[in-house]
Amino acid sequence: MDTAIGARPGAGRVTIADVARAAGVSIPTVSKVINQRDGVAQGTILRVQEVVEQLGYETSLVARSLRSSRTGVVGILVTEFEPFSTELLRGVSGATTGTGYELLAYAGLVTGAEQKGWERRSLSRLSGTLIDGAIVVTPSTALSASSIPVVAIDPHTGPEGHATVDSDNEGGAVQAVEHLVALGHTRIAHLRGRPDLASAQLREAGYRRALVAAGLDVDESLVQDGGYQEDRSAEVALALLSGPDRPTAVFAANDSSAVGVLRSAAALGLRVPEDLSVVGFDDVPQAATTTPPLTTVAQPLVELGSHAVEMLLAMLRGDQTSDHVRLPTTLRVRQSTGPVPTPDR
Amino acid sequence: MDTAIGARPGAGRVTIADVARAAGVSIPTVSKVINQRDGVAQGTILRVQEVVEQLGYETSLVARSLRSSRTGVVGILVTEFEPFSTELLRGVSGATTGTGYELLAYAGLVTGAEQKGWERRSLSRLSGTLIDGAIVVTPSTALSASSIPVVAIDPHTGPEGHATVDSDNEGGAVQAVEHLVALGHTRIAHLRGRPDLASAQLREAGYRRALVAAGLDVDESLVQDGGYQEDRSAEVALALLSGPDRPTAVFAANDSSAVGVLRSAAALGLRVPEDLSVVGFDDVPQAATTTPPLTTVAQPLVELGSHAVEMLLAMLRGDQTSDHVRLPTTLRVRQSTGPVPTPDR
DNA sequence: CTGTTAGCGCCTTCAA
DNA sequence: TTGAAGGCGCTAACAG
Repeated sequence: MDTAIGARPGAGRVTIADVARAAGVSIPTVSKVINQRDGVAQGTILRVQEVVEQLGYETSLVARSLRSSRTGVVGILVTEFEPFSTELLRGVSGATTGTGYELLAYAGLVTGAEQKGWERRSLSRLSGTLIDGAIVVTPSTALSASSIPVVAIDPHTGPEGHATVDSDNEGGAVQAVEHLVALGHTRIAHLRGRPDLASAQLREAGYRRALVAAGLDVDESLVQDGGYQEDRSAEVALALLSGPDRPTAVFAANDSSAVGVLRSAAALGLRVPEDLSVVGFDDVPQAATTTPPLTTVAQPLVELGSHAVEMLLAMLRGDQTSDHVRLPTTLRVRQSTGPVPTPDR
Repeated sequence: MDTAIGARPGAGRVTIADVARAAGVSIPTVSKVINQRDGVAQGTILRVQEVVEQLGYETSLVARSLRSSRTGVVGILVTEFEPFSTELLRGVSGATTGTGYELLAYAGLVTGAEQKGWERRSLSRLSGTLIDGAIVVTPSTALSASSIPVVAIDPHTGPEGHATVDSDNEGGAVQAVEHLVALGHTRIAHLRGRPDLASAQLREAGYRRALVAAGLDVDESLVQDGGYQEDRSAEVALALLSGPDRPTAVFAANDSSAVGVLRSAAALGLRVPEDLSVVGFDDVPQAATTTPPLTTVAQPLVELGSHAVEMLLAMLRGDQTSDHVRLPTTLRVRQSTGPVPTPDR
């Protein structure tokens, strides 16, 4: 089925050279046909196209990238694929469909100490070449001097040198705490998120603001670090809930942390919400599958992703675009929160 | 088009040549230091490393890929990022973490007619160069002669030329239908999935087998195509449920289809589960967030992804590995199914 | 209209 | 121990 000439069965990729040889033309001619540039005879075009079809040739993204600056691919960079980033991914995917761009999601998958600066590394690895623009999720540092347009979702704290998409973190936190206060809770703990992210700081600020507004003191011993991580939060919660004067409610900085709290509560024999109320943040789909289903502050994750794409595409077109978008949050009351328990004694 | 202004050379990527110049050595020397090959003086190594650090140099994935065959990146290819593929992605991500590989998820984002063969195209674009191995999700065709190791999740029907991971589709379908039969349903419709996928065929086979086993006839008018798609399924369901002798239960080939059915049922004023029972397949996290929460056949999606990675990594190591893994499915009963309604008349 | 020449950024001989 | 030369697959300028 292959023309006898270069196409050994089982050999690697078919390259543009294979096509050129089989079609009896030069390599640049094939390139022109493929990229639909004019200056090629109709007959040649047809012959080349036929060979391309027959050999199943497809241009190498890599080689093309190296040569020409535009690739028609946008990238989204994440540390790993977990519920938060995959929800964003859905939004990004939906908004990119039909734009002519393809989508490349890249996970550095680094752990521990190397984590810091992962996005700069990944961006360097891919930019200038593979992707035309990038969306970076929860960057651990500001990515000011990048060679390609960049939009950050849930950005780093500090000065922003680039476009940014986030949601009303502080307002969401206030809603969460007000909800708990309305249920009669006064000892409300907070598990902080990643300290380098603006979202975590704003959620803590909202927590404090709502407590003060309700005339409650902030007990600093009830404010602990969960790092947005389930395991870490579970550990911290274990200590927090084993103490003598334990909180009756926990506002976790995200859903993962809340799941950690739920786990520790279960381990300690505390019933949720009878003995302990728990509120999360994000409203990842998994929040509805916990036992009990989690009350949480919903971020419009899919919209966050699609807005980021729209901004990025505008930047790629060279259009003017706002460099900051903030979307609203809403409290989603499920079954992990209830009235403050009556004291045991 | 590039923006005319931002493209000044100084602002672009830092290349190996920049490092070499700054360190006062030649390019190959820098290359050796970076790739930790020996044959470089200790002093030179340190100097180069310092410059690398200082300039924030990171080797271009693209350029390296083009030259050397190994990249340390595995790819997962999907048509788009939706709940099914993102759950797999989570599994893939988790299993890849700590292996030293990075993860590249690629979505062709093609629609309509071009869809067919997307994976061959994407694979060609990336393989031989960018990625060392690939996981392909729901391929629309057999990918026999690929130049890199490939594992398919939820494969195409027909002869398999490569490793494959799937779950017990037929058994799951049987469980779903048995559940409905046990509730007293006799008019059970089925919305088929993508006809090119083995999973869809097996789910239909299971549906038919369970009906026959229960002594029920298969009413062919109740078997319709949903294509695994929500919108398509909603349309079909609308017709199906508007008819005179409508089914009292629907077994949808996946959760997306089931959501479509739920939508149409709501539009028709049918209560679920009082008037109509609905069962899905997959147990995507979103299945718990529907109204009412969806009874569905759970596939271990995360495990499917992690098994695929393990097989792929084994292949990359050159180890012997089984070329087929099948995982069990379990019925997850939520609130979209109930006893057969008493006739209206 | 077509082919030749030159790289893109990097890595790999091989010679100095 | 270091550097010069060549080439991965492709595309952009030019030359024929």
